[in-house]
Amino acid sequence: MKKDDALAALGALAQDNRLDVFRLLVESGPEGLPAGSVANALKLAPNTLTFHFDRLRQAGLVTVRREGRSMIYAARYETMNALIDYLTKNCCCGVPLEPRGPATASKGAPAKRGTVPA
Amino acid sequence: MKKDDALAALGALAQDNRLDVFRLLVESGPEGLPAGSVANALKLAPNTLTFHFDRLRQAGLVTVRREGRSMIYAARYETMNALIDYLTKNCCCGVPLEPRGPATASKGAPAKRGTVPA
DNA sequence: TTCACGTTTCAATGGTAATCGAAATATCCG
DNA sequence: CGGATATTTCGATTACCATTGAAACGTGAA
Repeated sequence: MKKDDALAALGALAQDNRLDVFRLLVESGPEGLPAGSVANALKLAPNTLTFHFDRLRQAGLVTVRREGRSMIYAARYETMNALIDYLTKNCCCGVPLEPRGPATASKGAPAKRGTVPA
Repeated sequence: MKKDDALAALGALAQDNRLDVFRLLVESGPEGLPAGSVANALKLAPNTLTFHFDRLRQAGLVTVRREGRSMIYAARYETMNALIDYLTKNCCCGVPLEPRGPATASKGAPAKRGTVPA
């Protein structure tokens, strides 16, 4: 996962209602849920929900398929796992990975993996 | 970690410059970096950087201490680990596409996240 | 004290996000 | 076809976000 993808996923999850939506979809399993069920469960206006679904979909966190008159949204675990992987590798425990330009800032010994300062 | 804390951390990381700042601090280890070094490394105006530091600090992702006339910012690995833990437990099925049954990711049983599909 | 340096605060700006009401689209059923 | 259901699109509104320039603050040195 690249940085832009991680940013998109982070941004998509960094919102109260969207995090609720995604968690509900995760709980509901790969089969997903119709938009109406999500709207009902979370008490969200249908148009507002469409807005949030759109953002989740653009971030690759959900998929959608039509089933009759319903739109079935389902969580995409693969993207979530990729995000967690990205955060673990790049933002966690001081593990330097890929260089980000002329970083003149790194001095001294980098933190050891697994050690969490108080 | 509670949902509001996760939202704060997600929101703090869901921004290009802030993600760079945090990654730089993570790489720099527990000792941290003076604000000026970060500003110089990432080519950010000092007041803009203060704004981003503030958001990272409110999310509990960085700490700050004074050292002479410099403010030293350091990553707080503990919060990052808590965020990853939250995402793993609440938003991640871990083992997608099981033969049958809904997700077991709501609460209680922590999902294993060892193998990440591409 | 006076000055320079590093950082923060303040006020203002343009841009985008989240939500709402109303209308439109798509599907199924009679 | 015409009506009912499910969801999306459109337009407008309100609020927050990221950035900027100028000024203020805190600290160390002369």
